[in-house]
Amino acid sequence: MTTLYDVARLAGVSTATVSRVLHGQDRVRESTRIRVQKAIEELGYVPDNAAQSLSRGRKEVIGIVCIERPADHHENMNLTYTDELLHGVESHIRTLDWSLLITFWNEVIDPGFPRLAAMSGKVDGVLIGEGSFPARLLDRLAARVPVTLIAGPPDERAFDVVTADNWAGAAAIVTHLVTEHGSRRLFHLDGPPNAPDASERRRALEEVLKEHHGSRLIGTTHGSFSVESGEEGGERILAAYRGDLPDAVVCANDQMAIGLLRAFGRAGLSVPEDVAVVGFDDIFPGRFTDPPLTTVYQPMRTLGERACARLIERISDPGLAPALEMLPTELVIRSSCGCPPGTSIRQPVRQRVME
Amino acid sequence: MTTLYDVARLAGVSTATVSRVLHGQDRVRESTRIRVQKAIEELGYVPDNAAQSLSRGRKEVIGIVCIERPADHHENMNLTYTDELLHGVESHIRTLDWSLLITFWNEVIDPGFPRLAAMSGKVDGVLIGEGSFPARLLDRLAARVPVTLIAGPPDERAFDVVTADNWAGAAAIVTHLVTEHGSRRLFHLDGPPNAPDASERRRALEEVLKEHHGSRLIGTTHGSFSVESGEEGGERILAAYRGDLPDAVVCANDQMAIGLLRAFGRAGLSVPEDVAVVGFDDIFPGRFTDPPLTTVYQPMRTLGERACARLIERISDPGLAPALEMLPTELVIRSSCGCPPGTSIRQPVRQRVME
DNA sequence: TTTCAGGATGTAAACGCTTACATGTCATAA
DNA sequence: TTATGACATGTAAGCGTTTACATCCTGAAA
Repeated sequence: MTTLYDVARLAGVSTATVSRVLHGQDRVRESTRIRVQKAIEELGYVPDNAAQSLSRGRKEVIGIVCIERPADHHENMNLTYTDELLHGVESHIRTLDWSLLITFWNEVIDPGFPRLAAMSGKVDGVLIGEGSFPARLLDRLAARVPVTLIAGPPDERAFDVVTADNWAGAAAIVTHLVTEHGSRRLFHLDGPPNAPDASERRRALEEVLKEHHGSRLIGTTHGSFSVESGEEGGERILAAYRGDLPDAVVCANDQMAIGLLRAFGRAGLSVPEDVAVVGFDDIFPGRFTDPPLTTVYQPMRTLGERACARLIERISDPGLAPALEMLPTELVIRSSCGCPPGTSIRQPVRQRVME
Repeated sequence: MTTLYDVARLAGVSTATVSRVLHGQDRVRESTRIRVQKAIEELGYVPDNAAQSLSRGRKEVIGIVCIERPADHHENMNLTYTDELLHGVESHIRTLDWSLLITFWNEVIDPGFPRLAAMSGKVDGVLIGEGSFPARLLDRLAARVPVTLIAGPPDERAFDVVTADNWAGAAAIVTHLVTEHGSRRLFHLDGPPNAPDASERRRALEEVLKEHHGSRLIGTTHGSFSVESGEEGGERILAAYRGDLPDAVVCANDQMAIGLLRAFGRAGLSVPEDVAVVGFDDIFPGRFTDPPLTTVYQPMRTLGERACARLIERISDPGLAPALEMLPTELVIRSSCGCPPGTSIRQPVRQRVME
C-alpha cells in the first residue's frame, strides 16, 4: 500500500507538501505541485481514510439503519420502500464526497446493542430509516453520535425528524373514499402498533370518520407492513365479514394492500366492485396490481435528501436544536378505490395545519 | 468523545489492559476485567474505528458499487434487482461484524475516477454489483483494493466473478417457448451491449434457435434494462411488425418485460394470445403483471452472500487465484409465455456443462 | 550590500488504537 | 531462602494523516 511518505519521497518533498497539494488550500509553487501530482499519479496513491479520519476527527461517513422485517425468501419487498430513500440520501451525500454505510437491523436477530455500537464507531452520524426503532437503543446510539429519524413521530422532541405528512395524506385518501365513493363501513388494515407513521395514518382515519356521520370504522387489525401480513389480514376479514363485507379497506401501506388484493382474489372477490382497497406509499408494483392501487405518494427520495442534509448540518454543529421537517404528500388515484379503470390522477395534498 | 484513555484512567489500568478486555484474547484477571467492563459501561465507550483501522491495517468495511441507471423519477426500479443482493451481502457480513459501504455509480454523473478512488480509501475491498462496469475504472480500482465482480462475464480471468448461470437459464426459457408453445418467430429485446449477463443470455438464445430448425430470430433491439426502455422497445416492435407480430418476445430482464407489457397493453394487444413475453430475474413485481410473467429466477441473495464471502477471503489472502463461481437458476413458469392462467411452476435449470 | 517581508517548504506532534516487549508479582520447587 | 515460571499488567512504538509552527529562500527596498 502506497502512503503519503512514498509520494513525498518520490517527489522529493515533505509529507506536508504532498498533503497541501492534495487539498489545495495552502499555496504551493506550481512546479512543485506538478511534480507531486506526477508522483501521485505514478504510484496510484489514494489517501487512507482511516488515517485521515483519525487526524481530522471526522470520518465523512454516515450510517443508515434500515429496519429489516421478516419476509418470505421470495417476496422480499423491504427495499421497495427504502430504495428511493437510499437514492435520496446518496444523491445528497455524493455532492460532499461523504459515504454511506448501510446496516440492516433485524429486531429478532440483533436484540442487543453491540452491532449498532460497532457501526456507530465507523460513522459520524446515523440516519434511522424508519420510525419504529426501539427507544432504548435509540438513546444509546444518540449518546455516541448525532441521529436523525426518517419517518419518525412528528411530536418527537429529542431528535431531528424528517417525515412525510402522513396525517394529511391519510385524511385525503379516506375523505376520497367517503365523499367520492360513499364508503360507509370501513375496515382498517393497520400497521404495527409502534410505527409512528402508521399511528398518524390511523389517527387521520379516525378523525375524518368522526366528521362524516354515516361512515364508520367497523374493524381493525394490525399487520407488519409485509405482503404476507396483508394476506393474513385479508383472510381474517373474509372470515369475520363473509357475506357482509366492508365497503372499503384502508391499508397502512401498499405492501399490505397488495397482500390483501391477493387474498381477496383467491376468494373470488372483485375489487373495487365487492370492496374497495387503498394503500399508502405508492410503491412501484402498485401500478401493476389488478386493479391498480389507489394510494398516497410520499416523496421518499426527497425525504432521504433532506434527512441527510439535516444530519450533516448537525454533525457540523452539534448545538443545533432538534427540529421537525414535514414534507407534503400526493393523493394517487387509480382504480382500486372504485374510480373507473384507467384512472390515473395525482393531486397534491395540502399540509396539515398544526395548531 | 470518550477514548480508551478515559476508560483506562477510570478503571485504574493501562490502555493495553482495556484493549485486552475489549478483545478478550489475552488473559486478564477476572476482577480487573469486571472493573474495566464497568468503566466501559459507565462511559458508554465505543472504540473509534478510524484508530482501530489505522492500527490494525484493516477497516473491516467493504464497499459495493451499484450501477445507477437513468430512471424516471417515479419509476425507479434499480434496486429491485439490487435489493436481494444487498441483503445477501449484509447477511454474510453481519456475521463477521464488518460493514457495508454503498455507492451508486452513475456513468453520466461521475465519468471520472475520483469518487471511486475516495471510496476505495474507505474500504478493504469492493464488490461490483453488476457486470457492465468500465474496464478502465475497474483496473484502477483493483490496483488499490481487491475487487470481486457480481454478474460479471464468466470468462473473466483477472478478477473473481460470482454469477448466475445466465446461459443455462436463458436456454431453458427459450427452449420452453419453442418446444412447449411452438414459437417460431422470436424477437429479442436485448440488454445493453456491454452487459455480460445480457450477452450470455443472447448467446444462449442464438444457440438454442440454431438447434431448432423452424424457429428463428426475426429481430433484436437493445434496451437499457429499465422499464422505460422496455416500453420503447415495445413501441419499436409494434411499429415494425404491426399485423405480423413475432410469436414471442424474449426480454433480457423483467423490468423491460414489464415495460413491454405496458406498451402492448396500450396498443390493445393481449399477451400471451397475440404474442408471448418472457423476462429474466424474477423480480417481485413480475407476479402482479397481467398476465404474470414467465421468467428465470437468479439466486440474487445467494449471489450476494457468495460474492461477499469470496471478497473477504481474498482480502485475507491476496495471493488467491481469481475464480469463477456460477450459481444455478430456475425456470419460473407463469402465464405470459402461453401457459394457462394460474400456472406457477419453478423448475431447477441444469448447470451448463463448460467444455 | 544588507534587511526584511512573504511565500514556499519542512519538522514534528497529535489523533486513538493495538501489540511486541518489558516488567512485576506470586506460588511453587529446589 | 532463592530461583523459576506462569500469569498479569504496563510501556511505548507505530499505524498514515493533518497542521501549527519553525525555517528557509527569494527578491525588493533601503
